[in-house]
Amino acid sequence: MISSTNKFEQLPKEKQARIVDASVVEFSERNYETASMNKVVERAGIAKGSLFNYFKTKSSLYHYIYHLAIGEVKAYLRKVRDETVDLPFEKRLTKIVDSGVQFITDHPRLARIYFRLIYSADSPNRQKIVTELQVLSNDYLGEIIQDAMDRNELDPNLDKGQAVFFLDSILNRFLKDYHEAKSHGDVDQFNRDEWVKGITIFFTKGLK
Amino acid sequence: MISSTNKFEQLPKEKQARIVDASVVEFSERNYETASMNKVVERAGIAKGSLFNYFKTKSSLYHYIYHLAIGEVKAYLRKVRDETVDLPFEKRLTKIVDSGVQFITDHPRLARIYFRLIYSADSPNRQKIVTELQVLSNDYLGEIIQDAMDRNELDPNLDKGQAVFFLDSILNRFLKDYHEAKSHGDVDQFNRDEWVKGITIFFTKGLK
DNA sequence: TATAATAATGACCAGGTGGTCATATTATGA
DNA sequence: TCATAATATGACCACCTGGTCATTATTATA
Repeated sequence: MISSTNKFEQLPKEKQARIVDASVVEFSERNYETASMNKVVERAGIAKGSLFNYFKTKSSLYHYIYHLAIGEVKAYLRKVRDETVDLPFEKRLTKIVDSGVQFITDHPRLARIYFRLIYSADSPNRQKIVTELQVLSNDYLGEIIQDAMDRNELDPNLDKGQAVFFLDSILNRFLKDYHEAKSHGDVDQFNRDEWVKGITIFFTKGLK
Repeated sequence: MISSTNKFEQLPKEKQARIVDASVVEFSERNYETASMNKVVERAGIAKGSLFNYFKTKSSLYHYIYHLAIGEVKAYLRKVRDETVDLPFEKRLTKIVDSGVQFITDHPRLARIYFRLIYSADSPNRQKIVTELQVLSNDYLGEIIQDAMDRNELDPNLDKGQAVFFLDSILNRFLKDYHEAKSHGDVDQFNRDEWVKGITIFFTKGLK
């Protein structure tokens, strides 16, 4: 079966990039329903008919773009997971938070799309996507926590599901607030190192 | 100065209620930008011109409605705070979570408006509102935590700001997930008592 | 170069939006 | 009862939306 992005992927890379960039800007600045295809074509410098030739619907363009964002997030997570397998839980957690901060710095717009997806309720297929991300997060943090339990760095009798939930809540909230502060220019209200330290201490002392 | 809701408040209570109900439904089901004034008047059974006579703009109607939601939330929080001043931190926390769950059960639509406000980025004056709520939460949870520190139930050397942040993150996330699960009908995935217990244990053992 | 195939274009469509305002209805008071 | 003031009404406005498609421009083939 031919995907709706097939025609798009035949395009010259430069044109693809223009369209992706324009879409990322639009979907990061407005939510799904208010994001405008007219604005996308305007910014990308192509005709409206062309865009609807590459992507049959607004929904399919959005699908393509948020997959891109999630893919990028996943890459960061995988990288930091693999680079820290041998570190103790505390150090590992620090690196994970750092990596999140780094992602936000490197890809603020993708981060915004990601947070929109998680926290707002208006994207198409929202429930399916959120469930997917939940599973991803569970697997990812679950692995980190399991490792720590195996090494007796965390109480081996922990309710792993709950521990993952707590960790996920705090990490996501911290990164979201950090992202928001950063995009409003007052990033200094977060002394990053202090917070990273605080989070790790909270969890190590807290669950031990 | 005469507020834009002045004319509205002169109306017969019954008519006010119809308009408030219709607005609450609309703003709970759609986000600010996609909520429709046409739908509101239709549901309330009044003419469009009338609604714009009572509220000069969509934004001022929204303002009125979310203040209502926040007011209700505050009332619940105040109540549980005052009723639990003498209880130990653990019991107190349990009651707070319970009260949140109760609010969601009693006012699911107001809860939705509240969560929309916190988690989505598209309401007018969003930044101001969110800052206000942040302050509210800081005062509220800050007081609870300070009490516990004073009684040596929590480590008196805690960074209170961080402790509040952690607590706020987890409480909000739990209630949001609970609310979502409930409105999708699969509330049973949350064994409420178990979670309430888990959260309190996590914090008491964690911060002590 | 002539022809066929492919890709790009933007005027156009139906349907929605927040908001307005001349007109119709109702309430008030003498 | 009649005149005046207050309120309710919905047709209407300009503007925007996602999406379409006949026409035009470009490219590939011969």
